[in-house]
Amino acid sequence: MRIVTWNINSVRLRAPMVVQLMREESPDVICLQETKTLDEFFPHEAFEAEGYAHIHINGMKSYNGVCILSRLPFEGTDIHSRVGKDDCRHIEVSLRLPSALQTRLGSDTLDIHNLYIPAGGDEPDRKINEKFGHKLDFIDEMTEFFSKKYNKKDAVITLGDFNIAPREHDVWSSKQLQKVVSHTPIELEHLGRMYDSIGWEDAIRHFVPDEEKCYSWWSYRNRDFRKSNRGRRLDHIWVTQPLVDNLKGYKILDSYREMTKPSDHVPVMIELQK
DNA sequence: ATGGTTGGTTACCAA
Repeated sequence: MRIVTWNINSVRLRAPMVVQLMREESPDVICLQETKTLDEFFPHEAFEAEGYAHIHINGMKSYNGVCILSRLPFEGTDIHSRVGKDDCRHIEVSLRLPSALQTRLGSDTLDIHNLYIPAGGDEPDRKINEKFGHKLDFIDEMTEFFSKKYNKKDAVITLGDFNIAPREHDVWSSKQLQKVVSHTPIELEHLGRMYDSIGWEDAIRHFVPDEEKCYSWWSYRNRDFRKSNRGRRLDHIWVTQPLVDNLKGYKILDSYREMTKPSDHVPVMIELQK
């Protein structure tokens, strides 16, 4: 069972790339962020034609927007307001699992939370930058949400564009990014509390050693992202402990960054034993 | 220190 997260940076512009991903990797579930469109303009026909009949979307004009495209039916769906805003950053689905996975997990369903955590602006100080405060508050609200809703034996995945590269080798230079929003100690502290809330496991670092550089995003402001390779790992897939033993593999599809008119983020995928 | 690029708008904002 394959599950993908991808900040698509306009789903209307890049729907053909999503279709390509469907054909090349055959994921069961694709979670997108920054769809940047109202639901009425969402290109669902293109995805339904590829066999993704189950689509949960929450979009707005111009900004943010998240969706979940699935070959497996949903048992339930939800849309969450965060920090008192209806700004389309958190949706949830509950999937009915293949029967073998049901047996191993002791659960009929799997909950998936798709997040687009606020980027947080440029200045890492909430006293002078509201956006940074919004980011920290969003993360704190997620920590409380997960702690209240779940316990450590539930089968849950949270994924998305977290806009934070938490580990030393999730950025090209930890030293040079100490004061750059996405890698500041204060953000790492808040995200660390979310990580501890229900004992999450970082499914990518489960496979990639901590001392190995690992990125999912490269700025548009570099002439040649391969040559400069100043990347950051902003996109994450976290799983609860019951799922850890069922992790089969992962892929970071960095070739999608080389396409014509790419997103600045690439798809990140995990595979669970069916 | 500064600027570099992109997408959605339709004048700049957010990333």
